[in-house]
Amino acid sequence: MSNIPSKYYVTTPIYYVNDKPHIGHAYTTILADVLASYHRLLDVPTHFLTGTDEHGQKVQQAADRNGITPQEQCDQTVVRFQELWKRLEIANDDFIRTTEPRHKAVVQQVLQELFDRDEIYKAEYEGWYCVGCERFFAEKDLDGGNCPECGRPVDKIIESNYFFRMGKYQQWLIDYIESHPGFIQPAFRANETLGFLKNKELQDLCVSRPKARLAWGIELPFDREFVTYVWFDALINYISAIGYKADEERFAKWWPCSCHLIGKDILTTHTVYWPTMLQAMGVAMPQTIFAHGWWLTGRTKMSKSLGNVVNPMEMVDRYGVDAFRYFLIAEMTLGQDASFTEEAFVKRYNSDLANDLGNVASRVLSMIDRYCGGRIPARAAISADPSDDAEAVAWSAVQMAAREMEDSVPHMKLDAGLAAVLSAVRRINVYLQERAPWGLAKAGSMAEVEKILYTAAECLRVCAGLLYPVMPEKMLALRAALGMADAKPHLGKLSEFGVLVPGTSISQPGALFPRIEVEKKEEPAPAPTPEKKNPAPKAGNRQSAMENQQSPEGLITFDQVMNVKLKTAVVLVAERIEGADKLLKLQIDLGGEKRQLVAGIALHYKPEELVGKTIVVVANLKPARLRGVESQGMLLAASLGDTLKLVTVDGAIGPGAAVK
RNA sequence: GGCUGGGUAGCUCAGUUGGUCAGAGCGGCGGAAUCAUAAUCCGUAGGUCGAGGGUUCAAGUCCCUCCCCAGCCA
Repeated sequence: MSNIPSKYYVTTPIYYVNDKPHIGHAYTTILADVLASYHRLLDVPTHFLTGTDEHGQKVQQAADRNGITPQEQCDQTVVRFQELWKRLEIANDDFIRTTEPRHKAVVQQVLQELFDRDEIYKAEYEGWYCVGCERFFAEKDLDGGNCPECGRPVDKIIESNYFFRMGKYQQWLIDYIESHPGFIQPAFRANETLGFLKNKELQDLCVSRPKARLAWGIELPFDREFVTYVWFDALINYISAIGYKADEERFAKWWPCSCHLIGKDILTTHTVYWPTMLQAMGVAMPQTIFAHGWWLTGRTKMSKSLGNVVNPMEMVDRYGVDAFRYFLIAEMTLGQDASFTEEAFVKRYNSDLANDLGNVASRVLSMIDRYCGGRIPARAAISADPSDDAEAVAWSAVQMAAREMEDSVPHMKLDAGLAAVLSAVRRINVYLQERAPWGLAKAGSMAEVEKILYTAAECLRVCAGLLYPVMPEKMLALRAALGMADAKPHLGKLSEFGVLVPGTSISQPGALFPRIEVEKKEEPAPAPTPEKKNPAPKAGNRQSAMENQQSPEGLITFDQVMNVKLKTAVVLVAERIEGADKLLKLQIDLGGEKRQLVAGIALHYKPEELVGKTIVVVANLKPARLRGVESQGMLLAASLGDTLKLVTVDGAIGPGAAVK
């Protein structure tokens, strides 16, 4: 409870519209969302801003290529971000586009004021210009005559431009950073900034581009021949979006910003340009500029041995948004780089979400169902002293996790906070094991059973609340299963025991996080030759390995049967696949999870016959591509000669039911 | 080359101001249990805390040197 702020304003960088959204964008935005959500959980007034940067050369070039106006180009591409944020359950309060009038007007006012006060001046400038990077470089910075950033050739340009007197703030900025630890985080990033501020002279910043060279930008109010340099334009979004120069009351409510989240690649613009700009404007500094690390994917040394070159965004489709968010937040120590591999993802998913959290939820709910008639049992009394009994121990463990989670937020240690919550989840499992309500039920001690299950349910309720900012959808589902009618958790309620109302009906949501079955490890590879591009086990190898395990009679073990996960699914959509006369493409509901199957049944079933049918599918089959269409599983059908009939179930049962 | 941060159990890493700090999770192994998603629980794994030197009654924890890695800068 130590340092709850009176308000919280968090931003992501505005993303360049022409970029294709990738894990870096997703991570920053999810992180901001989680931080915002935790503050809302604490009842702190919260404002979460993201948006897009829409001016600049590349937009113009793309528009020219497509034969449309730059604005049309932006309008078309901005949706890629907006839709992704929707998909990732991002609850931003505002989305600013730099082409919006509310932004442009503010940029122009700022420019005019700075110009009037001689903070901006006109000068002739000679330099080497890189079209790709839209940047000037001094002669000495060139890399063999080419752009030091991208290596492409540069052009020598002499032109007039407008400059912001950034250089005169050099000493001020050094002093400010040194006297405000925490202004730039992590601390070593502050050192990096200080490093070059102290070692070289800070130049003035060119804030204009002649229209002759680049027309797509915000026109300088005092010279119509120029547009504004994109960074100068872009940074101002942080204040234009909250009413600077337009709605001073609103601006005062949110500024100064609590936290500008950025990637480490844009440290300089945010720790040098932006603070000096604000200082020149006479606007207060943001509290924190936090630079996080990068997600390393693809050809890193970690992944080559397992061939885990996956597109992280595919994990969203395959395993769900909440699990994806959880992984990103739990796996990255803020500030450091982190590595994304499917192996790590699956490991963490299975151990934390499936085995610990999902399983304990399943245990508690099913026991309440079985032993308490599906209703929250009588409210147990609980001792405040952990040394008293197992109930108090479990509850205090959960409360400790709540405090650690809360404490991790201002310190930007969400990974540690999540670890604390998961530790509490494991503690619930221990508690159940210790008290063994199933044994007490057999002995007829129903009062004890109720006390245990009520306590466990309360503990679970708190954990669900603590994890809600990271996994909003699944945790809401868990709360609903516990019979909690109110949608969103509040921290005040989380520290209170006895919130669940006895007698409330609970529900069985099914597996919250279905376990991801991983293929059994192969025996040491027969040929330790250098890894091929795709070292995934060949189907043939796997089959022979299977056969080796079989008994001479061709019998298989129970374990081998259990390796195949069969589930019911409902067909949502069925359609033919172009150029394939036997294949149908099906969209199925696997119980809270949508998947696409390709099935060779087109000769036997018309697409429209299939919609709505409940079928049985192998849920843990490695995805494959048939005719270029991905198939995430396989349906079962019986066939004899020319006859083929789908396997279905005898009566109504929902999708996602285990078949065994 | 300079600066900064790191090198701790098979893997990923925690370890405040020097004194139960030699730990957690995952994996491996053994056992228990059966409410649960073959999930859970208990026990166990003998790591010179990068190398060498130093300060101290006491050092992953401070100082020096060296090796290796990463980032920033030149």
